[in-house]
Amino acid sequence: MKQDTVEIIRNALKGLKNRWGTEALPRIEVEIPRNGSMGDIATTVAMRLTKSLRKPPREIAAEIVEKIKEQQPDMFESVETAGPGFINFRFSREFLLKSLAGLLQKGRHALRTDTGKGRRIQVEFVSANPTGPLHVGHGRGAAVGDALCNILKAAGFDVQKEFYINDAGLQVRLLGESVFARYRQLTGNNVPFPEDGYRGAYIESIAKEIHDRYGDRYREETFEECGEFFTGYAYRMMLAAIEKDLRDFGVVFDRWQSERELYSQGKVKEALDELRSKGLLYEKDGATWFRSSRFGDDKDRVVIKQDGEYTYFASDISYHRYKLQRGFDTIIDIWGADHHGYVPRIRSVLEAFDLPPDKFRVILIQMVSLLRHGEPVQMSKRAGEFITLREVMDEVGADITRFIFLTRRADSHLDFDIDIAKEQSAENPVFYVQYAFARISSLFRQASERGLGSGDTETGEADLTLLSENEEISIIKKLFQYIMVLEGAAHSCEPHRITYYLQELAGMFHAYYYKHRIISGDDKLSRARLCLCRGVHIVLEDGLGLIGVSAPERM
RNA sequence: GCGCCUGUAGCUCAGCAGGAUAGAGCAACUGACUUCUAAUCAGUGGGUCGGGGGUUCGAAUCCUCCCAGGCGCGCCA
Repeated sequence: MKQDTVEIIRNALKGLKNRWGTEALPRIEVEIPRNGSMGDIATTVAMRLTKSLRKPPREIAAEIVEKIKEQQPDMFESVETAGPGFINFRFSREFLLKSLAGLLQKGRHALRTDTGKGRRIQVEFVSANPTGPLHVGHGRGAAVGDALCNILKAAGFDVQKEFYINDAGLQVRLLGESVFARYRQLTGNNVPFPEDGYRGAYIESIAKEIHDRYGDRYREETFEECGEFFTGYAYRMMLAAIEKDLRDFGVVFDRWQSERELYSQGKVKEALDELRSKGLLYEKDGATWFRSSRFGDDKDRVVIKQDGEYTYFASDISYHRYKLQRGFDTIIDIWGADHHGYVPRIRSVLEAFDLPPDKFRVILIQMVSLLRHGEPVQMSKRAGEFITLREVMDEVGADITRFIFLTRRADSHLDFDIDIAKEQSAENPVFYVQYAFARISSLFRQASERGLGSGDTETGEADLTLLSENEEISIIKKLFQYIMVLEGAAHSCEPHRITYYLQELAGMFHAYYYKHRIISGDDKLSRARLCLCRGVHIVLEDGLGLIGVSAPERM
């Protein structure tokens, strides 16, 4: 619908090119007017041309309108200039009804777009340290990342979802040490608990599991002797727990990349060698530095420390180089907002490896504050006291949690009130949308009992021209805005736009349902209206699918 | 000190890639259930878009300065 409109405008502009004597045509942008009475879709192209043509925008708009009318597009009922130089289009009823019929025939396939053109995108998200359970912040990252990937796929991109496992550093060793210390307590042969060790209860349960299985076998050994066992055991358990939490949250990754593997496969050394050959590494004060300042970073960064150890940044360099080697056109990293200082650094790396700057995007996820009865829940990571994603999921449910995570832009703070989330009330927008879907499902059940079909064109054989109420036409228009919203969400990497759209569509449906009877004594009209309901049903289901929320048949 | 993010209705937030008269939900108030699911609907009030300057045909949106809040500024991970 958008594409068709743009095409018609482009044709008109081409037709006017000679008269205007211009070479390049401007980008044709269409938008949905704020006020529906202005039109269904509008373009500002005339105003954009005013500078190069040195003519008043209204005059240009009038010329374009005239040219468009020469094409006699049956899509539109009217095309007119308005305001400072807008061109407003109003879709014809025939076109809208034909589009609805198309949607019913093709189903969700009609809702795909190909702005991605199969380009390959890699999205890395969550990437939590495997040293403890996922917390709510990770959950938000997971919800945003997963929804974004669904959206990008629906927009025609070839997407890979990846989780990067920081399994090489000190943190994982510290996890092993913490478990070891707890284990020793169980054997009655205490060792000091590591400073900065992990103190959560999950550490104790891992220690207990080891003790249950192996008894006092490691009672007398030092951590140097059996640390590998403890670290490996604890790490595998944590990773398995993380994977399970994510799966239960509805998030499944295509690939898990281990940091340690980057080392063992020599990729870190390779990456640094390449930088060195490009003259981007140098030695100073006994350390090796990367010239990130050459690419806009504040200062150069150390990659190999004085003691000969690699920094965390070194493996990150190799990781991002490896992403590029795997042939992705675009790299998207989703991080907690507290890591924003890292952006220029990684950007430098990708530029050093010749990725154009616009092919790398970072989405920063702002903090989630958990509330209960409006009061903040105290959390202390050091003491291991924090609410996990698992707890929230178990208490309020995955659907609600995911939806709420997507009711805000990723980069704005989110207050998550557990009590309000649990309440099945009007305060809870999830139900509002799901209820619209369930309501329609219920209509279909009743319709089929009465032999009316359920709005499928095959069984319905409905006469769509019976759809003549204002609300009906408005809903049809809204259905076809879905694709524009999808494209916008993909372009801007903002999944929350889908969430807002769904609330609007659900709202329009609820109002329509209340005002007009769907299944009435008039079978023909009932069939037509069921078709409209089917359209809404399809779009709601698709949109909920994108944000990873279920579409229940009953509530 | 430097950098990034945020500041829009009483509250929580949208506002799409500069566009037309700045929106929604909640709260408040007034109404609607013998009805296809009231987890719903109709209506009312509510704004100096943090502030100043600039760019332009046009700014909540872009630039700049200031104010307020948050987060970062390691040879930690």
